[in-house]
Amino acid sequence: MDDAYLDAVLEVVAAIPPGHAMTYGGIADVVGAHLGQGGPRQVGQIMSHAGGGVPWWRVVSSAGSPPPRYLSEALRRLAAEACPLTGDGSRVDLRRAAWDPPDDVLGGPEPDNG
DNA sequence: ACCTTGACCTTGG
DNA sequence: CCCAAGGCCAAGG
Repeated sequence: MDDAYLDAVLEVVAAIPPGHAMTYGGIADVVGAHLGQGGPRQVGQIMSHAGGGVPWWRVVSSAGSPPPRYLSEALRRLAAEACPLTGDGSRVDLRRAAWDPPDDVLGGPEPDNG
């Protein structure tokens, strides 16, 4: 686990817009395609260390289910930004919330400060 | 070097 | 989607 991977994951997660969500595999695929390493497990492993610095609630499993540990809190945040949930309201409807990051999210042209 | 743990994914029923 | 079994990748003891 290099810091480059850590930064890349957090970068993508931070790029997820409100009302949308991404899967661990999706993030791992984007970051993996950029650095050529890592997997869905590594993304989750990082997320656990991430903290509140990133919109972790917009990151869900392939089933659209957020971490049971903060399930209640995640659902509240998701509902707060009008994220498309399932009938149960206990999961994210990836059929609508599924979002894919642009190709310039990682090595993209940063707006920088000046 | 071996086993276990972890905010997982895929395949098959 | 749910359950069950196998795979994948990396870190810790």
